Amino acid sequence: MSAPTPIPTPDAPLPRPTGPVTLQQVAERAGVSSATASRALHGSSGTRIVGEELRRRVLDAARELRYVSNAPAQALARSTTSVVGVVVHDVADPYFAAIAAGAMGVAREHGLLVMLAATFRDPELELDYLARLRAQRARAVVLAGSGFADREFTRRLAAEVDAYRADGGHVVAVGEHGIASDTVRPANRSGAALAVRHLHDLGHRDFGIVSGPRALTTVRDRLDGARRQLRSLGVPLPPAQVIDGGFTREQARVAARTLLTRAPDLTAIVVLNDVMAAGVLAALRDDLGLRVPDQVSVVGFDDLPFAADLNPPLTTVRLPLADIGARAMDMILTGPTIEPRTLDLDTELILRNSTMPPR
Amino acid sequence: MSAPTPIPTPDAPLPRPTGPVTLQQVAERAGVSSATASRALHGSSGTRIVGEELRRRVLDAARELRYVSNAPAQALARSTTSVVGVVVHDVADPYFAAIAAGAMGVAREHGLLVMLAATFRDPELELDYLARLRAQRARAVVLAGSGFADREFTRRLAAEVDAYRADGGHVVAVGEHGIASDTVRPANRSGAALAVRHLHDLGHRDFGIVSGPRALTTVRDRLDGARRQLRSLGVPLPPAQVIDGGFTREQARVAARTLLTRAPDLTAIVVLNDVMAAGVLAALRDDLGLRVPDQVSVVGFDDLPFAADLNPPLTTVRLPLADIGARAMDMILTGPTIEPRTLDLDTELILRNSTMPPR
DNA sequence: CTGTTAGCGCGTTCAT
DNA sequence: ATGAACGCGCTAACAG
Repeated sequence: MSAPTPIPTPDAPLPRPTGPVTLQQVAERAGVSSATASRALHGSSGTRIVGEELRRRVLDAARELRYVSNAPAQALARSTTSVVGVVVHDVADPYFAAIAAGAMGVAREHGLLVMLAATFRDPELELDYLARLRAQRARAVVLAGSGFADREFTRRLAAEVDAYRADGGHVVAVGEHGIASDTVRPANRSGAALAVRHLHDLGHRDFGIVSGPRALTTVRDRLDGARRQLRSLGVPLPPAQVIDGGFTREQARVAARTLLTRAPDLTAIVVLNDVMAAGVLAALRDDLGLRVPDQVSVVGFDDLPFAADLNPPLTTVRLPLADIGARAMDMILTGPTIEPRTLDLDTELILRNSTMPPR
Repeated sequence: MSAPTPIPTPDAPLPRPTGPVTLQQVAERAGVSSATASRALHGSSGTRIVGEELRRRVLDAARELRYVSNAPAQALARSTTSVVGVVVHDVADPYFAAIAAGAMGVAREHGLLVMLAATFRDPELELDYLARLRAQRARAVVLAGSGFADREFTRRLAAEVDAYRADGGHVVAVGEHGIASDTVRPANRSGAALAVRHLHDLGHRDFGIVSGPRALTTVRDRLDGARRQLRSLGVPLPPAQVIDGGFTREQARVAARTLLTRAPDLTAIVVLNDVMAAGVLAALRDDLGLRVPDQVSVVGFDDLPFAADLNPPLTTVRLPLADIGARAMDMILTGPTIEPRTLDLDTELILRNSTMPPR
């Protein structure tokens, strides 16, 4: 600043090797103060308090310079950002892809940028990302992955969430996470019950369940829903007929083989998600030579886009995935309320061709 | 600051209503200057120049206060961030979900946060997001959506990319975008040729193609690859036998019906992606009552996870989707080079059960 | 309506 | 090895 600035050519062409264009440069080019430039570009608070003429000059200068504001600087000054975080287990999983898509749709309607974090089911990573999102001053975060049924982890999660809240952050959870927060709650229990009831109505009395890691609250809820319904129907469910399918197609395929080996008389299988159902169908059809639904009926969960294309088309419990994401984002936008809100999203049984009465 | 501060209790407990904890507060609690606190927490440049004792005190204070640095402030001071952008057409599309997952995997290995933007195939939105990512000072962005074959758009894209580069940004493209940049190039042309050759080897001579919006370079390349191969094989392809399937399952289903109406003698169909192939299979099987592969052979493209579960299992051209994303992110990490680099990723024909010799 | 002046929280010289 | 002081780019008071 003390060095004599080179004589500025009036109406100098675009500055060159200066790195990112700053508001200051836009202001100079427009011949106004940076404050005015700022106001012209962002309308400050309330009314548009910049004169028509100056306003135009600023806008022109900004366009000519291809100016975009420095978001970090803006965030620092305003102490707020327009980014939200969405944390999922795995984007490649259609279940999360659908939720994320729903969330991103409304995010963009409101000019929000989303940071997507995938934990690959590692609780440690979830905590980690939450902290980083807090560091980023993300306005809010959607915890879209399943919760973990683990005391110690839940305690740490709550602590991190509290810290985030103390900083003005807002978190909305999808499903049970053991923390008090706005939450969008898919009807996992009643959905599973729906599946069981359908099969029971068809006449099935010998059930198998392909489950997932018990540590996930989603699994726990669905399993619990199925169990309760079975019990209230007076149908026994031997422990050997509940098997962990690992929440992946391949593991579920193996699990299904094991299940059928242990209980060859099974006539109905409830699979706790569609991804695994694909594996189960493959096992039944290609590994075991069992016809579905003639010999074994199968019901899935989620109604992922490919469910209708499976062989046979899968009867499954539909979850409004995109809605879950969208509603979660809505809750973010309507800001944190005094009391945590809960939105229950219902399931629907989609009848296709993987179920029929037992022989 | 002029008001007499309340007598501070020595070793005061955690400060309460102060909003986010600042480095300054950590420093005070540790009894050091903010400079030292900063160095202790980030090892500054070069050697770790903080004394063991002070270092410990700072780290303890930070932990007790649950301090996380203010990323925007850090970004402003360092004028660099650890966020990268990934722009796709639609996360719910398994093709993009897979690419994004691949990219996110390596991003996290390197401590990068990713901002995911979905354009829903709106070129305008692509430009928009690019500018916003530039504003965010994202280190780099992966343009993962297909390019658009449109002169005017390409010009504007190039301008935006140039501006981003001038700001120190780095862009890597997946596929052809008409801009000079590092690019990961899936073998769309030769992949489509592979599909055609396979069908031709089987004895097919009457082809149909379910294509997509011509404006997408991905479509253009795949279509071109198929056409060339057909031509070099001396097999005619009447214009009526190339139909736009809109890149969605439902539109493709409709398109397939139309196609078969126009050309009932078709024995082989090349579908330019697996999502559409699912629709084509449904049309053939459920709407038209045609058996695949007995009456009509079908080859898809991408080898999405569900391809093996379709009815019948889909023979398709595999693209290493996760790799595409991962390698793109790698290119970001190895920084921009003098000359733009190009990485060609090859396809592979995956034989399943949707093809056989014509009757 | 517009310009001036202070920070926002952090990294980074430059002294010490 | 540590601290003081300045600046990153922008918004928000506060004057005119």
